[in-house]
Amino acid sequence: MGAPQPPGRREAGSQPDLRVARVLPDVAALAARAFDYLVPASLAAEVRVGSIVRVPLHGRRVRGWVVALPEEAETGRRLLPIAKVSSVGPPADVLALAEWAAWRWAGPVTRFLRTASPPGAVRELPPAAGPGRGPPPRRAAGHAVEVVRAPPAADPFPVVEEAARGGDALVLAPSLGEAAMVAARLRRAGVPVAVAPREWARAAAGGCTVVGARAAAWAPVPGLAAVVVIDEHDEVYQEERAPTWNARDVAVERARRAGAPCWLTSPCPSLAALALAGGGSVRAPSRSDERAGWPVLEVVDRRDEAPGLGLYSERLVALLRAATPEERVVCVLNRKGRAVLMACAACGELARCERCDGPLESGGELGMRCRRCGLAQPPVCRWCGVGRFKALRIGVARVRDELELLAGQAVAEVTGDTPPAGPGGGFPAAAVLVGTSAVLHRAARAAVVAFLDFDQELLAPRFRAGEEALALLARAGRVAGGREGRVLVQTRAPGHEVLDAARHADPSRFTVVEGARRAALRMPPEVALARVSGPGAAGVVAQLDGGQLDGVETLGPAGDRWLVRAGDHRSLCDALAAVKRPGERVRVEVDPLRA
DNA sequence: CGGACAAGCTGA
DNA sequence: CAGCTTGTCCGG
Repeated sequence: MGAPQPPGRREAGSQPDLRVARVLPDVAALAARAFDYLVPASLAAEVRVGSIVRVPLHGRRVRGWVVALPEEAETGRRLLPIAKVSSVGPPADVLALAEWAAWRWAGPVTRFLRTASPPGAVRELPPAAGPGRGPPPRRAAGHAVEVVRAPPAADPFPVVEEAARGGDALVLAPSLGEAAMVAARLRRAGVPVAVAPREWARAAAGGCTVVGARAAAWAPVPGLAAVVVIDEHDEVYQEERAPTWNARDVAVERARRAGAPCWLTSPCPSLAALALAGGGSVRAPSRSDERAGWPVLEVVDRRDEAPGLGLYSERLVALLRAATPEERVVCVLNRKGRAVLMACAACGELARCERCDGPLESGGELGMRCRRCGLAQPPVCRWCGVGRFKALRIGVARVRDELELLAGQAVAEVTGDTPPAGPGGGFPAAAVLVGTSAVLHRAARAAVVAFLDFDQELLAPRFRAGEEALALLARAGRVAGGREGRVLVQTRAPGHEVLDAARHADPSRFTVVEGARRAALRMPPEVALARVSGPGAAGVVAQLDGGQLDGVETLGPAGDRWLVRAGDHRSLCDALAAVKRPGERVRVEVDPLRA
């Protein structure tokens, strides 16, 4: 090509308003490659960094984000014009945060930009909701993150109010329902509020505190003055699919970048949160306040129980018999593994293998698979030909029958399909309920929460089992209403530090022991972990092993999964970012909850 | 991702 | 050899 004259270059005197925009198309296969476009003069006023645009790309129109407004184009080729500005998009600080998250969780930046974008097109922003008080003076470095420990029955709202008093805050709650309640209370207190993602435009306009669930970590908050994450230990803050970003970690980084204080509230602070707060910065309640907010813990040592009693100790039976609709008993039993048996939804016949007659489970290439011989087969009943099956929860169903006999009154099973207790109705009225730990999210209140087999939680083969077990006890404590209620735990490990912590209403009794154990085992938060799996995983691991990276080691494989371990996230994420992704699929989970 | 284009396959 | 499928390449 002769005499290259990049059309993107701005020359003195020639169309000074014809600018260049660098656009990141929302096309996964492009692996976050940005392209330069011309900004037509008619769109110049609307195009900003973050704007959501439609651009021609290879013969079609695709959505994308303006990620920069460079002085001149990167290439000498002829630039195409932006076709349309579809919507106001994430502000520049959120864009930068998305780039950081793409590094931190080894994922495509477009995934984060999608979460950060308004749910529908926003043509222009409404007027600001309030004066926009702007960020307060920065706090001393190193004290930006504070863990606020408050027992299960305590109300975290005062922390939210304290944060919102200092300026426009970002408040995250585990669910949209809880976020809506916090928002309503803030409004009653006279604080302008936007609920994300519904009121994205209102949030972007500024002058209000923004409240939402996980995705609200990406909401626009101009003049961010404080960040609060309620119940930071809750696993719902972490995205299950890769990239496995965690809203708590995003919120902490956001606060750091804004120079704003960040409060992480929890009855049982995660080791990750304690590490983020730098070890020392924990605001703990007085001993008596904390004690008042945890339930009375009763531990039944199953080793002392008469053999043959199974899951039903004398103490449990006594509580069951005393249960009334006002003084409910909620029994929790987490079954091992997944659905036990499948039965035809039409004729009720058990689904059995066409080769060996073994029981079928859902999964496999054709939809169902033999649990005994592994043969894949279609989900069609061999007896009546109907293709619909239901899972028989043999475990809980049988336990329900037996509890009913022992209690001498009706026992209702609560599953994920049971509507939550509340004005909607449909929640069982029985004095005794039984279900998996989902029952703790559905039942509003109970006098007693009984864990029939807590060893499944305490001794689960996962490095975070202890944290999860303590979180369950805290959850139970909330359902039981703190000191008003009691939590019964049947276990063969009554001396476990999780039970010790709950008994003394002092979660540090657990975190101190657990932290030392993690350090000894070289597990998070002492180190940073990632799990790599999928057909291309071996190639990725080979590159990491061959790269002579300081302090990065790979462990495995276990099945088709490897672990990558490094001293901290900087070396882990730098190493992962340097890997060339092979053609085959690779799943990278940074900070896996289960490893 | 999805359009463009080339190479490969098929049948009259 | 037209007309179709399948595979590979690449985007401003």
